[in-house]
Amino acid sequence: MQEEINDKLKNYFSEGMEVFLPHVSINVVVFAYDDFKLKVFLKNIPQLKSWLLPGGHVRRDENLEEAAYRNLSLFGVNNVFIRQIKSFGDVDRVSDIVPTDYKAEFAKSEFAKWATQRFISVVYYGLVRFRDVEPTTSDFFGESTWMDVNDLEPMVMDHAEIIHETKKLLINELLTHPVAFNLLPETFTLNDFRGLYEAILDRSIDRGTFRRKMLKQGLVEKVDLRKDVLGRPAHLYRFNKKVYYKSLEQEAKFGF
Amino acid sequence: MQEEINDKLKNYFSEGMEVFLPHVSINVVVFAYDDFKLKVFLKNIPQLKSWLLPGGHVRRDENLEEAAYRNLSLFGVNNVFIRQIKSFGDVDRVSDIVPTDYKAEFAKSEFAKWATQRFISVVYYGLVRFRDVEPTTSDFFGESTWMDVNDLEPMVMDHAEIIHETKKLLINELLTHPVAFNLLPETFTLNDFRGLYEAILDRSIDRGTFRRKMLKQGLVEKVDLRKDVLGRPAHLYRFNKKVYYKSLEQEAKFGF
DNA sequence: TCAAAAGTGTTTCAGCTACACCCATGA
DNA sequence: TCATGGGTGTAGCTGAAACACTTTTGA
Repeated sequence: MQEEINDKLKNYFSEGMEVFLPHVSINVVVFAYDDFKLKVFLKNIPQLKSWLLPGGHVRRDENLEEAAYRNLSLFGVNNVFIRQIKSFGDVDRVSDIVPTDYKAEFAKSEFAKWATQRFISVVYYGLVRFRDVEPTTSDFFGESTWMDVNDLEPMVMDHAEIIHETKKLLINELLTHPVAFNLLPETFTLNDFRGLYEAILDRSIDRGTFRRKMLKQGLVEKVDLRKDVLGRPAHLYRFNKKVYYKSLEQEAKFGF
Repeated sequence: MQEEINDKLKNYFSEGMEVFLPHVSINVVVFAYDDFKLKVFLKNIPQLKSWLLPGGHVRRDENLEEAAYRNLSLFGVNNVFIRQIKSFGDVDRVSDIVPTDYKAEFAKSEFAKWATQRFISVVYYGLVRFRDVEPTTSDFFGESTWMDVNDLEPMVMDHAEIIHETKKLLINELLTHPVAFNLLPETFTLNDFRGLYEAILDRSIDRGTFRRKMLKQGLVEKVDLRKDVLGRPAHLYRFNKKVYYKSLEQEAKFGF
């Protein structure tokens, strides 16, 4: 069992040294929205207690963005909207990445050296619909899970810092570009939408004000179906792609 | 002469393969403001007709930001405010970087291969005071110059695209954080300041509105000296560092 | 008919815009 | 005293915030 995992890792890395660029990796901070909370997608590797961001190496023949998509799909994350944030490359950021149990055997091997050398990680943020991702567990890739962004368990290396910085940048993104719709299902009520913003900004937003603002933008259009829950049923809306793409290009307003 | 340059390059690269990380480079898009125009600092390398961004490789023992500062100072750019933007790493972005005249001799050498392999460039923007930088010419590093950002000569590789994208990001920066003061001399009039914003945003801004907004922020404080030019002399102002650092941390406002 | 949640109307306030007017200086 | 630019006052518009009010449904 342990043998088998070791073999898999050995293959991965020995092949990796040919196929992948050294010193360069990608990571994606994948966000989703569920139960009025903002979640991050995390994984671990077997034998390693703390958590890490999904990501991996970059093939010599693929672009950075392609590497991000490819690695995410390994963890069952598809249909994801990604945007590059920045890169993290301090000299000493690779430290505890090799699981303790492996160290004894692997410490002297070529691929352990390769994997623990200095890496510049190009970081993306990702937005997915919560229901589109099913966290899984595998011998090789370990366990994956959603975690509340405000309540993270211990993270490997500088990943906690990366999440923290990325969240700050995401907030700015959401305030200037209406990328939020990548976090919502196909159709949604305006209250769902508002709840998302409240979760991200961590404050309440007036119902009427939010409603009027969104409708005025034309960003959202009525589908005219209704929900079957308690109280007066809400209209369902979906995003207007055209208005969305247009507003993606707009620059910020003047006013510090 | 040509021999000498070749030797220098040869040393640079042969040492470089030991000292520098492969596949990772940094570039900085350095902006300055002069004559009501936004300028970019560019260089060429001898024998190469088109222009490129200042930058270079990353030492194995230095952080990315340190590499940016070190490389800039090689070109006489000091006292510069920098911030990381993002990274550019498409597979085919390194293409025409080796000067044609060198190709014949160097094509088969180790360091030519090293230098023309795929590089992920971590890009920063930089802001300096125009008067603080004196473009120079040297045999090894070539010629450097300021160029109007709206009127660029042909650039090497993807550098034109990098400048273009960086400028867009810079505009957003300037609209949300008052980093502009890094482009102005120690003291300045409010009209200088306004001119800077007009140059960057490429539109006119009402004098009164701009004035009131800046003064209200408390970002700027009167030094009470005066200019000796035609017409009524203006007050000179300088930045209030405290208010500046505070506003750097603020997040954007709600309102798409 | 009542509770629950959706949706609307309206007042208030702050801030930006535009533009006119006044002020200080040197020639 | 006039040209040149610095500095101020203000009316009007826009849009956010707050909160009360109305509507629609299921039980």
